[in-house]
Amino acid sequence: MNKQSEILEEVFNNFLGESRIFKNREALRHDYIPDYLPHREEEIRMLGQILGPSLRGTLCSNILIYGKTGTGKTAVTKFVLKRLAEKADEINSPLRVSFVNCRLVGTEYRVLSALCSSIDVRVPFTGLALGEVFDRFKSALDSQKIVLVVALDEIDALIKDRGDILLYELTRINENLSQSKVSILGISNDLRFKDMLDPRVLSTLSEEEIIFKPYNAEELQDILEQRAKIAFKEDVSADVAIKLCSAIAAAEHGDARRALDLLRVAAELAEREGERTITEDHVYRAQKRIEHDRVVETLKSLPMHSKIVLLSIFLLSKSKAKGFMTGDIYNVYCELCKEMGVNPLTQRRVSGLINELDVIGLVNSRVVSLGRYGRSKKTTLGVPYSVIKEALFEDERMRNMVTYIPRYLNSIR
DNA sequence: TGTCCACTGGAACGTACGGCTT
DNA sequence: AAGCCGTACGTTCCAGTGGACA
Repeated sequence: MNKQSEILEEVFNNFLGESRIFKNREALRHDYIPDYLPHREEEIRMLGQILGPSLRGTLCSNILIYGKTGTGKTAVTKFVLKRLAEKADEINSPLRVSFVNCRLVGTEYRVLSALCSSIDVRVPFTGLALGEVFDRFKSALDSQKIVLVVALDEIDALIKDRGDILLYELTRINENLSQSKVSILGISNDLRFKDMLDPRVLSTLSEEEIIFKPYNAEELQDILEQRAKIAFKEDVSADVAIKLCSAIAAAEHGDARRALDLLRVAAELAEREGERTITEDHVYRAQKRIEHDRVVETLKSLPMHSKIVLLSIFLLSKSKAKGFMTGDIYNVYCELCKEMGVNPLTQRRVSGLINELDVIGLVNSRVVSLGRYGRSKKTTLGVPYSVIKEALFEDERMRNMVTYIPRYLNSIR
C-alpha cells in the first residue's frame, strides 16, 4: 500500500469507525425538538392556556406569535401542539392539529391543499380554482365535526405578494361552519407584518398575542449545553466552544438556530480532524464555512439572468470604482448577454433582479440621488470577491466570462 | 428658485406551463 | 377536447423624486 492509499485508508476509517464526538448528531439540528425547551416556560404556559379550551371541543382564541428567527417560536408551537394532540387522543377529544410552514409550502394554493390533506381531503397539485378547494375544505371539515387548530408558520410569506384573501377567508370560516370549528395560530418573524394586514383580518387573528424575546448569551449557553449533552459523547470537551457560539449568536440577534449551526459545524470540523476537544478556532472556522456555503448554495440556485447581473456587478468591482449605478450595471449586463448569445431583459426587470440579489444579501444596494445627474441605485458586492468568483466558476457558462473585461469599462474613465 | 436627470417602483398586462373539470 | 385556474416570469407604460446645478 502506498502513501496515498494509506492516507485515504485513514480518512475512510475515521468515517466508518464510531464517531469520536457525536452520540446523536440530530440533536444539534435546529429542527430537532427536545423534550425540554430552556427559558420558554412562560411562553409554553401561555400558549397552553390559550389552546386549552379546544380540548373540550370549544373554540379557542386565534393567536399571533411574533419574534425574530431562532427565538423558539416554531419549537414551542410544535412542542405544545404535539402535547395537545396527545392529550386529545388520551381523552378522545375530536381535536385535530395542523402545522404548515407557509414559506416552504410556497403559495396560497399549496397552503390550502396542505390544510386539506391534514383532514384527509385529497386535492390535486394544481388545476382547481382556489375557491373550489376552499369549498371542499369547508364541507369536509363540517362533516367531520372536529375542532381544528391550524398553525401557519412564517405567515408573512402568505401576504408578501399582496392579497391576503386566504387569510381573510380563513378568519371568517367559522361563520360558515355549523358542526366544526377552526382556530388559527399565526407565526411571524417579521414585526411589520401587522401593518401589511387587512385590519379586519388583523382584529380577528390577533385575539391573543405572544411575543418571543431574543435569547441572551446565558440563555443561549443553557440551550447549547442541553443539546450538547444529547449530541456529544461524555468525554468530549466543548465548554469553550459553547461559550463562544453563544456569544457570537447573542451579538447578532440572539438567534438559537445560528448558535446551534455554529456548534454543529465546529464539532464536525473537530471530528474530521480526529479531535475530542472543540476549540475556539473550530468555531471561527465554522463561522467562515457557514457563510461560504450559504453564498455558494444561493448563488448556484439562481436563474441565469440573475447570475449574469451578478457577474456584471462582479466585473465592475474589479475596476476600482466603489458602487455602481443601475445604468452601468445594465450596460455591462447587455454586453455580457451579447457575448454569451442571450437575449437581454429590460432595464426595469434587471432593476428588479438587483433588488432580489439585495434581499438575499449577495449585493448591497440603496437608492441615492446625484442631483443633476439623476437618481438611481448604488450597488456593491455584499460578499467577498473570492467567494463569488468561486461560486460563479461552478457554472459552465459563467466560468468563461469571469475573466472577461467589458468594453464598457473603457468608456467610463 | 426652478429645472431636469436617471432612474425607481407601482400597476396592468402578456405568455407559457402543468393540470384540473366538464 | 375545450375551458379554466394558479403560478412564474417578463414587458410596457408612466408618475414620482432628491438634490446638484444654472
